[in-house]
Amino acid sequence: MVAVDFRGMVPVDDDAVLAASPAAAAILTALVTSGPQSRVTLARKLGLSSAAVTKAARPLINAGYLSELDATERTGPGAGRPASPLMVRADREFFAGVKLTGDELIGVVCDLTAQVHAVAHRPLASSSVDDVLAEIAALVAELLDGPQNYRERTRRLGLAVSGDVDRESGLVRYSPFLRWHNVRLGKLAAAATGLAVTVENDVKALTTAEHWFGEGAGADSFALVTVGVGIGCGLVVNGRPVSGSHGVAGEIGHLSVDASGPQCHCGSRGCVEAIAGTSYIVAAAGTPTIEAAVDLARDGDPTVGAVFARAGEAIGLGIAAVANLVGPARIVVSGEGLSAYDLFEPHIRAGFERQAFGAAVDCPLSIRPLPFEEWARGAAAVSIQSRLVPLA
Amino acid sequence: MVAVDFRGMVPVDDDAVLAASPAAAAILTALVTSGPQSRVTLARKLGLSSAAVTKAARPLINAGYLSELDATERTGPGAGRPASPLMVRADREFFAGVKLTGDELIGVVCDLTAQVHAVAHRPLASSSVDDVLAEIAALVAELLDGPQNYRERTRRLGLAVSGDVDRESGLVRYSPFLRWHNVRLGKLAAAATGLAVTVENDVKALTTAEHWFGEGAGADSFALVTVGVGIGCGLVVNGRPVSGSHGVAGEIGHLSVDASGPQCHCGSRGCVEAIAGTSYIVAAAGTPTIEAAVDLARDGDPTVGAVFARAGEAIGLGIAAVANLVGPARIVVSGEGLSAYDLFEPHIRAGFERQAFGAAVDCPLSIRPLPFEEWARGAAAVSIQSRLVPLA
DNA sequence: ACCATTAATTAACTTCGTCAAGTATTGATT
DNA sequence: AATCAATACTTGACGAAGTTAATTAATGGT
Repeated sequence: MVAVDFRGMVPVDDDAVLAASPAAAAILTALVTSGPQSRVTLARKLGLSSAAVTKAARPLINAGYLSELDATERTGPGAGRPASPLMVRADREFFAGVKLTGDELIGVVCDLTAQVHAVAHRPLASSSVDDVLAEIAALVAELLDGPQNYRERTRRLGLAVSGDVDRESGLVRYSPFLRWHNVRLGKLAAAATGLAVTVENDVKALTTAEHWFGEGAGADSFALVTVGVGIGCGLVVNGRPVSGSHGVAGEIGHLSVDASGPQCHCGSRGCVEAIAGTSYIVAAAGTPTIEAAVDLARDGDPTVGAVFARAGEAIGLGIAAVANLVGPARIVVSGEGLSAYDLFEPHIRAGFERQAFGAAVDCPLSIRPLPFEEWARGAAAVSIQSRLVPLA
Repeated sequence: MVAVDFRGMVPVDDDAVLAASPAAAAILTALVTSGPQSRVTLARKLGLSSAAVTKAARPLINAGYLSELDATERTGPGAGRPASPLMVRADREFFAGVKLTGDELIGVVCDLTAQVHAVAHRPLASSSVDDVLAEIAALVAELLDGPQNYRERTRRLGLAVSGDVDRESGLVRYSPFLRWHNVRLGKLAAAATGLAVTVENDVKALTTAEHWFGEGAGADSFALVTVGVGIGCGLVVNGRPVSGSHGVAGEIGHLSVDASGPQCHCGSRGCVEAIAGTSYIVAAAGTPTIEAAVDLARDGDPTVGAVFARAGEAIGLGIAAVANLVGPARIVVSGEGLSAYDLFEPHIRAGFERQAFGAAVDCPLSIRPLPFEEWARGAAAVSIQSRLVPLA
C-alpha cells in the first residue's frame, strides 16, 4: 500500500509534469523505449541515485503517466525485497501522425509507446496548401472524434513530408511531390487542427520511430534504408539523428557503385538509385509498371530477374558503404520497394557482404517490407519524442 | 585593476581546478578552441548566465590557466563598458605527444592550445613492446628535460597508433605495422614515463586535433581524409567522434567506386584504396618507388599522369560519398600522399563535384599536405582533450 | 556634467541532485 | 517462529551549481 502524498495530489498541469524535472523526462523516455523497469535499474541506466528516481517518478505516477506492476507480476531475483517495476500507462496520452504524399494522406493514432490504435486514409485531389490543410483537419477529426474519443487525450500531431524540412520551425522548405516551397506547415496545421504540430522529413521520422520503438531501440547508432522510387537512408550516430550541415545527409541513392553504369537524373553515372530506383527498374525491365516487372521476374524471366538482382546488389553496396563509413550498430532495410522482398533480399545481402570491410560484415541487417501506415506512425513517433524531450 | 579575491587565493590543487565545476571545463575548452572571448560572449555560447562565467572563471585565473587581455588590446564595439576578454595562458601546462610507426617515433611538446614547442625523432630498431617502451621513455625524456624544462609543467602524454585501439582502457587490440596484439600500452607507457597516458588510433587523434585546434574548430560535424599507403577517414558527427559499433568506421578506402576496377587486397574490386593507395599507384605507374612515379608525372609523362588523375578522382568520389551520407560541415584532405599535392588536387575536386548530390557540393574542401609531426601533434591534442573533458 | 549602453560582479535564491539513514519485503538459517 | 542477510524503496538534510535582479564599472555621445 502506497501512502498518499498530499504534495503530489495538488492539481497538475499536464505539460508541467514533464517540465518539472529533467529526470522525469529521462525516466519516462527510458520506460517508453525499453519497457517496465525497477527504480534501481532506471537509476543505474540513467546515472542517477535511486532516491532521485523515486522523487522524480512520484509526480508522474500522480499524473497518471506511470503505474507500478501488480505484485503478482513482480519478477524477484531471489533474495531481498522484490522490485515493483514502473511501467508506462500507454493510454494516458495519444498522438496523431499523418504522412503526406502527392496524392494521399495516411493517418494514425498512437499511444505513448507508439502502438497504433487507429488508421485512416484520405485521397488528395489537389496538392494546394489550403486543400491539403483542410484534408489534414478532416482526417484528424475522423481519427480523434470516433467512438473511442481519442480527442480528449490528444494534444499533439506529427506530420511527415518528403523533402527539405526544418523541424524546429515547422517549415517545409521544399517538397518535390507536393511541389511546395517554403510552406510554414507547422503553424498552418496547428491553426487548422488546434493541436501542437511537429513537422519532420519522412525518412527521418521513420528512422526516429525505428530508433525509439523498433529494432534500433537503445542503439547508439543506427541506419534505416528505404527502397522505393528513391533510395533513402536515415542515420542515427552518437545517439542523435544526423541532419547534414548543408541540408544533405543519408543520400545513399546517389553513391556511385559502377563508373560505367546507367545515367542518373542527378547527372552522374551508376548511382544506386539509377540501378535500383523503381522507375529505373521499370525502364530496364521494359515493362509498363513495376508490378508487371515483378510478375515477370517471379515467373522466371531471366532478363527481368537479372534487373532485380543487379538492383539488389547495388543497394547492398550502398549499405556496405554506410557500414564502412559510420559503423551503425544495426541496419534496417525497408520501404515500399520491398514488397518485392523475395526478389531483392539475397542480392542485397550478397552486395553487402562483398563490400563490407573487416568486422563491418558483423553488422546485423534486417530486410523486411514495411506497412505503408508505418510512415504515419513515424510522424506520430516524432510527436511523442517532442513531448518527452522538449529540447532535442 | 582587479580586486584581490582572498577566497581564490587559497592554494589550489591543479587537477581540482577543473573538476571544481563543469562550467570551468566548458569555459577553458571554449577559450582553448575558439580563442579569447569576453565573459558575455562565453555565456551566450555556452548557454550560461554571465554570472556563472564570472564565478567559474575566477579559480581558473587564480590557478594561472586564464588571464585577462590588457586594456590596450580590448576591442570595444562602440558604446558601453568595453569587454576584458579572457584568454588562455597557453604555457601554463604542456603535453607530450608521440606517434608510433613501424620504424620510427615522432614526438612533440605542445602547450594548452596545441602549439608545437619542440619536436624530436627516434628510429625504431625493433618493434618489440619492451624496446618501443624504452624508446618512448627516452624520447619523452629528450623532449621534456631540455633547457626549457617542460617537465615541471607536463603531466600527460598522448600516444597515437594505427590500428584498433581502445582509448578508454589504453589497450592496443591490434596494430598492423607494429604487429602488436592486445598490448596494454596505456598502463605500460604510464609506468615507463611517469605520465598520465592516453592512447588513441592515429587517424582519430589527427581528427581530434583538427576538430579542436584546426580547420574543424567549432564544427558540429567534420571529416578528415588521409591519403597515403591507406586511404582513411576520421569523422565527427553530432559534435563527437564516430567510433563504429563493430570497430569499423571511416573506411573510405574500401568504398567501391568502379565495379570493373582493379582487384583490392580486401577481396573486392574498384575500392578507392585499390586505385589511390600508394602501393597501387606505384604498381599502376610501373615505377620502383612512389617518388619515381611523382617525378615522371611532373615531367609530363601522360601514362603516369593519368594514374594520378584516376587516383585523385577516386578519392574525390569517396569524399563525395562521405558528404552525401553524413553531410559534414567541412572536409579536410591530407596525409603523406599529398606531398604530390599538385598531381591530386584538381582531380579530387572534379570527382567530388561530379558525385556530390545537391547542396552537398557546398561543403568546403581543404586539400593540403600534412607535416609528418602533425600526427604526433594529434596525439598531444588527445591528451589535452582528456585533460579538459575528463569524461568524454 | 550627464546619460545611454554594455560588461562584470555580487548576493539571495532555486533547482536538482546526492548522501546517509531508515523502512519494507522477501528467502534462508537457526 | 525468530532472526538475519539481502535487496528495493523512501525520506529528510545537505550541497553543488546554476539563476535572477540589483549593483558597480567603464566607455562614447550629447
